Amino acid sequence: MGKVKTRDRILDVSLQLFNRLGEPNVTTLLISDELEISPGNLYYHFKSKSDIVEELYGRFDHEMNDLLAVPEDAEITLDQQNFFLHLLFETVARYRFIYQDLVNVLSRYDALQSPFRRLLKRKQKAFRTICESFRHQEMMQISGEELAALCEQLTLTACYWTSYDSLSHLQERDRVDPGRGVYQMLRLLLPYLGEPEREQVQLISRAYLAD
Amino acid sequence: MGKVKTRDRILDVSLQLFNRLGEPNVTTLLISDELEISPGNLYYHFKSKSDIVEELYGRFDHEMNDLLAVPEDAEITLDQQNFFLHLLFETVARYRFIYQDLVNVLSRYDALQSPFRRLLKRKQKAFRTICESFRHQEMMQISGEELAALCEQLTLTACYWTSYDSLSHLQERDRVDPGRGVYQMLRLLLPYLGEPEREQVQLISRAYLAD
DNA sequence: GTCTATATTAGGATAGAC
DNA sequence: GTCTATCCTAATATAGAC
Repeated sequence: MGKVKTRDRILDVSLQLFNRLGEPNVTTLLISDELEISPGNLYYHFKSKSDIVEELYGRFDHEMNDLLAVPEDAEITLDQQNFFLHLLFETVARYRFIYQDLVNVLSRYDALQSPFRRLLKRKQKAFRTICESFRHQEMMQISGEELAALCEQLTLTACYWTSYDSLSHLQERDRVDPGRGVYQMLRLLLPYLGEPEREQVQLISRAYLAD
Repeated sequence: MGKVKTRDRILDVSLQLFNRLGEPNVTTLLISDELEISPGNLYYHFKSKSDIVEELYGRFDHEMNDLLAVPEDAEITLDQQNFFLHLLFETVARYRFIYQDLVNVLSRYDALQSPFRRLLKRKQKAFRTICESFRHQEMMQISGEELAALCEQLTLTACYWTSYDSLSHLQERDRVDPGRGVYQMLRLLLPYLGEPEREQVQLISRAYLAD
């Protein structure tokens, strides 16, 4: 019933435009045009463009940190991990503007630098925790050396897959399918899984390819 | 003896600045300042900033295409592949500004769009050729499904590793060590190699970690 | 080939009326 | 809260002298 507040509409539309066109290509004028409000009005709600970017980043950071709260000593199941990966890629896709022009965004919005690095470390840590849980449950055979490289690879893929994938599938730029990213992640784990789990993950991963 | 032409100095310095600061953050004024020439002089040699970017991209494209001319039906040795990877990462690092803000660079310099996509396809094809050669020589056991995912992963890593790595090691941003990238690529191949080769690649890869 | 000075524009942001 | 009008600045690019 209650109509959406202008402030929130600004954030929503900005996010869509940032993702579709790249943040540096989106001017405050374009945002207000798209909303059919005046630029002055936009500046009534946000004192600068960086305020919009930083608030959007804040939401991303918050969602990701919730997601990455992986319990340290839990026995993580394959299904849980799957669900986790799905949410992860869905979230990254929804805020993909951050990764699409990462160096530029981080350099122009100084305030994002350290939160971003902290998040990266947390992501890496989450993957390590998951793999170690698998190892502990004897679902995974992996040496320390292999584990380190695998976690780097998982983190790299979590960050950049969405951008990479949209290079090939540039049609319909608004909807991004997280499935292909999850598939790629499962493929990375596969060689280190024990026999029964390998079969299971292979089946799950194929289902992701289907859509 | 003959002193370096201004035109070439402009290209060299632009490349350094683009890599260090990100292309969008480098103005024509900054380039001319760094060279201690006037902005007017810069515009005598290049009619626009995009001319500089496009000529640099042209060089990158040329070098990469030379590198990717992998013979179709050759028996590729591990050493050859190693050398190839090393050159690949060295070249990408030297032109890393392209990947650091990929969406922005491709959208602002339209002329780069299709060459870039063509190059991406060629890269992917080169990895496929190499892996198939390994398979043919029975150095590698891999299914079609695994091969497809592996080549995607190799291509992704070839594109983004350098950017990813510089997020962790932001110190001394001018020299980028290609070794860690090569290491990561070898780690991706490792699970699919046969027993004798696996041992060999493991040794090679460890040597890369050392420096 | 190189300079200085300047034109042109575009984007971020503010002032003040309604 | 929203508008119109306008300012400010920084970046690309040009003109014309040397």
